[in-house]
Amino acid sequence: MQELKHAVQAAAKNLYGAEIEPELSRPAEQFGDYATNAALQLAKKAAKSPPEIARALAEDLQNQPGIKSVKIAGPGFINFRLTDEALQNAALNAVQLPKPLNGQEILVEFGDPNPFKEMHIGHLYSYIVGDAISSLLESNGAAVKRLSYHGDVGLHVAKAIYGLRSIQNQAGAETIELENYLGKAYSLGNQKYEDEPAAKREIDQINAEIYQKNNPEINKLHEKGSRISFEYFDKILDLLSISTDRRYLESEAIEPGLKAVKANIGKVFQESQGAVIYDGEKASLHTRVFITSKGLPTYETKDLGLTQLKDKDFPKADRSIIITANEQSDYFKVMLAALADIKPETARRTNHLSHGFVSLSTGKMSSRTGQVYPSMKLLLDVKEAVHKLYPDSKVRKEVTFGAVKFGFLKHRLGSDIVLDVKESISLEGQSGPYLQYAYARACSLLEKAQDKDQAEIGDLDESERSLARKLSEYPEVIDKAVTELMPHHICTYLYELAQNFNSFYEKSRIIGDQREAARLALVRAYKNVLASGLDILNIAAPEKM
RNA sequence: GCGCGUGUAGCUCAGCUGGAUAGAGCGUCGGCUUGCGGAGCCGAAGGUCGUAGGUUCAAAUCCUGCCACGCGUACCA
Repeated sequence: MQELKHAVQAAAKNLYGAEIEPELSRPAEQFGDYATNAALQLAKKAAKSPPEIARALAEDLQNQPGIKSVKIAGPGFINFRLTDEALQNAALNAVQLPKPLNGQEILVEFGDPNPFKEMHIGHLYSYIVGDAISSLLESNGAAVKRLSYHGDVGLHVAKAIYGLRSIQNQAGAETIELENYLGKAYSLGNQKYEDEPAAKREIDQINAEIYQKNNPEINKLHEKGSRISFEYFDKILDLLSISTDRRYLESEAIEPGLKAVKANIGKVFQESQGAVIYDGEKASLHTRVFITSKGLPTYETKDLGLTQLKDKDFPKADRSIIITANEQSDYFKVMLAALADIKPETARRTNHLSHGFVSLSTGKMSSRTGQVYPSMKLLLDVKEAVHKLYPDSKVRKEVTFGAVKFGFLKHRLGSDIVLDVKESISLEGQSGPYLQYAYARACSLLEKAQDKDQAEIGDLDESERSLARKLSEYPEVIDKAVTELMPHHICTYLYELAQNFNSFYEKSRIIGDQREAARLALVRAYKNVLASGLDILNIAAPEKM
């Protein structure tokens, strides 16, 4: 539809000598297929009334190819109606997405659960969103590397190891299943750290030993705990069909991070009260500690080190996107400001993108006190609900993960989401299973239909036209989602599309009707668009349910 | 205190680079058997878009004040 936009632009220049950037929008269906507010924009410059300008523009634009009618409405909108043929063409080719990101390599970091701690639904959200954004970029031609980063060192690990040791001693067994105890061990260690000075000293000692790797007992617990944590994460990711290309550990980011910070003391960083800090005040940011007064690197330094590792592994990357919860937004501004002083070109291509908190309608969760909703528990809960409703279904797995993923992805990125486990991850209405069901119906229709020669398509009736119009919007929606890095646009669109299709399906007989060929062509296009959209969201599209 | 974010129907949310009567889902109420899958479709009720101002031909959308909530604010991540 670039042609139409340019035509409007040209007409404005012709008639009024004005350079404008006209908006070409999708108005409510009753008004037409496209609309522009160019006349309203021009009113001031041309010193004429909007309707007058609109009339002049409309006359000029009447003979554009593919345009059936141009009408003026309201305060001066110009509404375009496409010919059925043009609309049909757009609908039938909607899945052919342009590839503006061809040749680009993009790094996307997301997920980032820490070993020794529970992987809760906040991590699940991050994984699902990050994966969707990755495949969204891939749909536009980019070569995406999915990355994750995990805190395998630091105080939280020391707390967990302390807790593990106490639990093991209590049980007097070496065969404890760590997977079940890691979360408990962490909250036990955390509580002792707060309450008992002796325990605090011991945990601090463990923390130092983790860095120095000089205590065989600690090393062993650390190695075992890490391994079990990652096996557990893998189990969850496997269920979600999400994979990562490279998993970075905090311990490997220490050295490059410290090196970068130490080399820039006095230039980028200052010493203050025994610590090395970045003075963010000058850029109206927070001041943050990079190396503690005990000489240990903080998260800041390690994250700086991580950027160096990514640079080394992917020297040709065009963009690097880091996705985290929005509690880290201010922190990332400081980290990226420091990076900009050290390696401006890396900072320039790096963006931080944040999503909101996942909270439960039943109350707040906190990993410190052990009040978390584990990812695995959510998956099992939804699985159980699906099982109960559809005990005979052969695609319960697809429905379960479709429900979970869509449940998260339909929200606009950025604000907090409240999860009512009973309702939010729903199986009807605005949900993943609704789309899957609509898809299965289309598949079943196409299976029953005989292959026919491509007959005359002819004029579209009302519901055919409505479906065709919706289908034709697909590339525009993907483009918007990519530009804004907002996968929820796809969810909104696919839902509206499926709704439109279901309505068409109720109204129109397809097989055996005079218009069978034309309708089947639309059903086929619909099936392809739905499959494409669900694929971007990494939601399975079973042909039978 | 300061900074960032959020506030739209009973609940969960779209809409926010200003535009035509504010949209969905859930829940509530009422319909749809013979025609391709009822996990569906059609309809009804339900809104001072937190609040008070401002800018504009036009504000849920932009600006300012206030209120409420969330997050951040030097050695956690």
